[in-house]
Amino acid sequence: MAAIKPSVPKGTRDFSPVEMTRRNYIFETIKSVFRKYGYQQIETPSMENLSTLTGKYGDEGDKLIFKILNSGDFLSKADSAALDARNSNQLTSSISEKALRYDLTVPFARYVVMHQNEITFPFKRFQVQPVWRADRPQKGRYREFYQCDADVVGSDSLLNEAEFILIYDEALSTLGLKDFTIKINNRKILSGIAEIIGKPELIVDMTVAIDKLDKIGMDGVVNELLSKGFTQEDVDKLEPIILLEGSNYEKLNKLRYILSASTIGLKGCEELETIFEYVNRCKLQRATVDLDITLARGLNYYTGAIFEVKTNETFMGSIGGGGRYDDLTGMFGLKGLTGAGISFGADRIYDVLQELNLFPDSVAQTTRVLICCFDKAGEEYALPLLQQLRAENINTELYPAGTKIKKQFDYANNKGVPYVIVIGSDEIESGLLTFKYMESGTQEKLTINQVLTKVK
RNA sequence: GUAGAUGUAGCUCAGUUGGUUAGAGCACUAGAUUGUGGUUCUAGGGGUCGUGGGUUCGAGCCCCAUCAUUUACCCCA
Repeated sequence: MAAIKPSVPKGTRDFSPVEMTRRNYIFETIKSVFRKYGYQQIETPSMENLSTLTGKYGDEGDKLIFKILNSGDFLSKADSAALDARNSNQLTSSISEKALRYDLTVPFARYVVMHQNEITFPFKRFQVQPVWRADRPQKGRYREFYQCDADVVGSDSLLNEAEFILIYDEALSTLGLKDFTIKINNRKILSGIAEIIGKPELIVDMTVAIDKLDKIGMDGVVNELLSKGFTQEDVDKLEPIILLEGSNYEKLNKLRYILSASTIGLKGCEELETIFEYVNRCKLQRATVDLDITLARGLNYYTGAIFEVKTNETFMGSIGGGGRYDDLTGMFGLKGLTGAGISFGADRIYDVLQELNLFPDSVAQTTRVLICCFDKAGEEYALPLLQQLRAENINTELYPAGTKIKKQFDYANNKGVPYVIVIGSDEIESGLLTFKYMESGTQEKLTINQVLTKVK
């Protein structure tokens, strides 16, 4: 068999020991903050029934779901009409009934409905697992990446939204970010704006367009709006709203004036004010909270607050987002249950910390003591010592005998092991171990008990 | 799906208007040093120049196709 060039599917990555150490540091930091705020961890399967996922992310989203081919003779059960017509979309449902999860929110909604009788509401859960998207990878975008989600269902209190801001602030500040912005908006305000303009049916096109303001500028937004069916008159009304400036409270007051004819718009303003009041009673560490009318986010299931987090220290897409969705479980037959949640994009946070050189050196977790010996006798003598060190919770390994001592030191060196014990015939005879400090190169003769006190 | 960029050693990359045997650093192996690494010195292994075709006396270099990677757009973490 010809050797194939080893590679991983595009948009996926291997994680080597150094990277894993750093990734775990990020995950542990975020998870411990989630726990601190009362969230409990769950996991769901990597694959869901395809029908659970389709239709939840819009047409574009559906295309990006990784489908899993049915096992066995899937073609014999395929829709022959679709097959003959080479119609992939129509064929899919007859040859694939499972798919990799696209996010953690929809599987969570499915979980809540299935386990509703065992859950005490409000239910606060967090989940840290990979998700898969079949889109073109590019900077900061992968086809397999981890999300760290915290959601609460069964509580319509805006305290939850306020706590999300605190969670973002605490987790990202702890990770060492010094300047980041939590953007907040409210779907009801967007609805109100669409209502004022008199084009409520075009709210999705409107939000998609104004969401791009910082990327394509006002001219680009105007062009897109005009091409989607808005008139110049609509644009004239919209432009001053989009360009609102001032503090969050100033923006809120102006919005209240603009939206005075829209009940839903005013409701959105009221919600935001309540959230700001909660947050103002708490002290934020490093976060800036910014009311941003242009923040829309693609997911159409949001009904209240919308969040997005961006670092200001480097150029990177958003490193987190979330919002409130009033009826996510309705699709699975459980009506009237409100939810809200946030997500951290761990892979992007990794890239940001890397770029800003914010990983602490101390996160290196490796072997502390390496025992080196020359032959079988040394190996046998070393085993009880090995057990003694490990009993003291010291990461210790014994290099298998039969390798040149030079190679064994190389190994310790490359792995960053700080201490080495050498055992040869002299050591076995005297009971005094050669204990070497790898960094300085110095060594001394010590008993095992002296070694234990040194490395503890 | 649309557009651009890039494919040369395990990795990062040089390679001049097209010219004879394609290089460097890192990594790896061995030796200097048979019980002492990280520094130093010496030697060595490693390449279908992504693939296929074309132009040419001659192609890593030019042309076409194809595949892969990557960046941006759509969309999104």
